[in-house]
Amino acid sequence: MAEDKKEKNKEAVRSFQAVKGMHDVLPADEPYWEKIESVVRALAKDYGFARIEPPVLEFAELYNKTSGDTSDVVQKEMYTLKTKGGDMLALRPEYTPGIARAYLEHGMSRLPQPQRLLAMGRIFRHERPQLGRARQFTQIDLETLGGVSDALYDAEIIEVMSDLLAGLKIKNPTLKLNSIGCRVCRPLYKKQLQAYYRAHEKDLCDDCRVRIDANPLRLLDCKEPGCEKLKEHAPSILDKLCINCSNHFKEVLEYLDEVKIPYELDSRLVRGLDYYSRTVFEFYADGPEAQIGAIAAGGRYDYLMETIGGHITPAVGGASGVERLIAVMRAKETAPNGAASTTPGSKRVFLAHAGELSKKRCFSLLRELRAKGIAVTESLAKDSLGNQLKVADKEGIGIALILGQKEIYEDTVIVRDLTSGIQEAVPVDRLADDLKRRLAAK
RNA sequence: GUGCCUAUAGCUUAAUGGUAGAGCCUCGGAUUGUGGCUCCGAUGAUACGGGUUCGAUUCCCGUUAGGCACCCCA
Repeated sequence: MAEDKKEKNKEAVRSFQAVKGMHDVLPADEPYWEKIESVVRALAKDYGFARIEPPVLEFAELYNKTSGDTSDVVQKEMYTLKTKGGDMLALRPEYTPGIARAYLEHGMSRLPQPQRLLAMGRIFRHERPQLGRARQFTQIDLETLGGVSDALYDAEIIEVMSDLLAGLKIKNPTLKLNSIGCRVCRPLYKKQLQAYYRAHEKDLCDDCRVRIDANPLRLLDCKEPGCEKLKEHAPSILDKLCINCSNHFKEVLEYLDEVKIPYELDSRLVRGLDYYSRTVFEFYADGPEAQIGAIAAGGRYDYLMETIGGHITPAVGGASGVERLIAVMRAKETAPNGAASTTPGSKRVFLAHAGELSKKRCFSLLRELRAKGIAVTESLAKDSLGNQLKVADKEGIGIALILGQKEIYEDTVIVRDLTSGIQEAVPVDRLADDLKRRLAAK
């Protein structure tokens, strides 16, 4: 019988495992989330990014049209579902198209331009989980939409991302920068690149032979020794930019110099989404944590609105992965202060009863103290006073209150300083003020 | 999506083709109104399914999950 029950429990636990790549955010992670949220909120306020939160589900077609029919994110990694009404929907694999859609749908082009928007929420990609890579994850997304295609805004997005990392004490990140040109210069460059690689096709790896036609820009990203060698003499996009793109990129660099943000030019940097034009960037953590992958990335996408029925609308954006930021913070031990609980133990008091008869009065006293703004916890379900105080000690609480029959008759409460071990009886009507004074001193 | 590696209690781990051992944590106790230290006790594990075997946690296969390298990406 007992055996059967055990088996049943096992069975139940097994069937309710978390879905692959979907992770619980546990109380122990909370300080990191709180820290990130507060830094993001402060930056949004300082730079004037307003919060927008588009839905998690959109028509799948929105992403096909924008992120791209050739991108892995859409082709291989998007969660799609068919509704009972027959609509094809997708769990958002990124923020940008949804925000662009909202911008058009709500006529935000009639508001002062550009619109600076901020979103923070869950993103879904069906890929093989790894460290810093899950199927559900969280992005902080910044978008500057509308106005003119001014390099100032490219630099600003990069600047905010840089501030975000600095605010989280992620020091010396590497910023990689590139420009992938526009409709005018990119096709020309692609042709030159293809021509160059066709001439050396026999020295390429199998993947790269496919890439020549499928995604020539990716040829520059291959790590096979043979292909690596060919890269050295491959034409660089930075030499092939048209005059407008070249000037735009130069200005981005000048703005970054102006605010002293260091960067590395990387003419091999190509982004996996179809809609990018001109500036693209990626931030990597310093040291071994670079393996976690880009911790923030983005670029300009002046043509995106046009593909979903709007006019050409200059826009630039960037996103950062919250779980990756946390992974880096953990690895670098830049842990935020404070324990798992919202209020650290030193700022809380603990109420213990001395004997069953005072439990009920304790329950109402908790309420009275909380109403006066005092954070108070308890372990009233335990019967012995010793065990209750043991809990207080484990939670790192500095002040314990003890209430027994004697105190109820006298209308007092024992206030015990758990650090010094000194205690005194305080009249109930003076209790809240007394505690506030003690807590302020902690 | 491809390849490789891993899987023992909530955590860290030991061991073995013959009944799985510890530390930490949790819970309880050491004159029932006083915590931290100490002592005692309790709970709790071979991820799941199949095969080989008299016998498998150990060997083999599959599944699941995690990690790594690709692909790609935040």
